[in-house]
Amino acid sequence: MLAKITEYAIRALVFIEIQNQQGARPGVKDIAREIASPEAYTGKFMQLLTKHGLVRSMKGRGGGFFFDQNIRPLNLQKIVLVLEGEAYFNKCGLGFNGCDSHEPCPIHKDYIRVKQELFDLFEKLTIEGLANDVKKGLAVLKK
Amino acid sequence: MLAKITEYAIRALVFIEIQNQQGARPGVKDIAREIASPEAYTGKFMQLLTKHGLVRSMKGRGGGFFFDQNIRPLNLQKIVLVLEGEAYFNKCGLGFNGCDSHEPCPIHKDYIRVKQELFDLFEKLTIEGLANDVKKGLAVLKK
DNA sequence: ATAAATAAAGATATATAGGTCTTTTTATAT
DNA sequence: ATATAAAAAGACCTATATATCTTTATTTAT
Ligand code: SF4
Ligand code: SF4
Repeated sequence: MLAKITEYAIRALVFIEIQNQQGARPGVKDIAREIASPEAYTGKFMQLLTKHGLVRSMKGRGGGFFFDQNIRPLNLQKIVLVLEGEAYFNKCGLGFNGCDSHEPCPIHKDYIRVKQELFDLFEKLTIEGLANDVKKGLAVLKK
Repeated sequence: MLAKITEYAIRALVFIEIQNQQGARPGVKDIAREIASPEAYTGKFMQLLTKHGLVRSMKGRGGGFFFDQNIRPLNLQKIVLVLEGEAYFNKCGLGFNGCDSHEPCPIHKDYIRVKQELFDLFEKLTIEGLANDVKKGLAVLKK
């Protein structure tokens, strides 16, 4: 449903949000530990998130990751778009090329509805909101 | 959303259903042409479908693929289960190992709902039904 | 029986996703 | 200024999904 890298990214960003609220800027090591992701790989995908402006980073002693305030609200849609490409929301169903409703694939009618709900959901869910759930103990970042 | 092989499989089976209803047993070549899939690869995944009992085959002159009547109704759930594994329906959200609602990941609450709808949809959609849509011109198998 | 048609099997190739390791650059505390 | 801590960059490695090609086994028409 979501690529592994996207799963990691969401959890990482939620953790950063929580830490930021407490005035801390977690580094790659902290993140990897907290979300149970491979450390080296964590560096790689954090680099990607930074390059795409989803989060910011500071090198050097005392550095780490943090949010630029003007990216808010940071919803999952933005993250999925960067990591999975817009094909995730456009291309669907049976994988035709030029998908339109004029010559739909056999599953179009019902499928498009579920797809739309997922789209709406990813728009509604924000890193800030998810972080709140975790802080309130309603959700966890690793198992 | 669905692996490419699953997309191919669904379209192939819908085509076979239509042909069967007209008393024909299409072969790999016909299928590949009709659903716009690579011919050699089509042989491979048809082999897989046959091995898992989703469809039957006859070798030799006049052979081809056809349905055993006692697999009906053949819904998409069965197909997805074979090709993507049951993880497709179980494992979800942020990819935790032991997923339960006691210690949910941050997106659990809303995500599980969409997931369930998809599950229900795949149960409702059958090869027979989809074939009907195609026959009525409400859907097409390739573009 | 033989030839033709066809799926099955298996070996191989290619692309993409996922992951690791090493080196370089940058920032800051001292 | 220097040492240290941290992210960035880039070269690799590995596994999986996707795809192709060649050969073999099976069925049926003749
Ligand atoms: S569901 Fe609709 S948009 Fe998606 S592949 Fe099928 S026809 Fe195209
Ligand atoms: S949505 Fe629920 S079941 Fe799915 S990964 Fe999150 S906690 Fe687990």
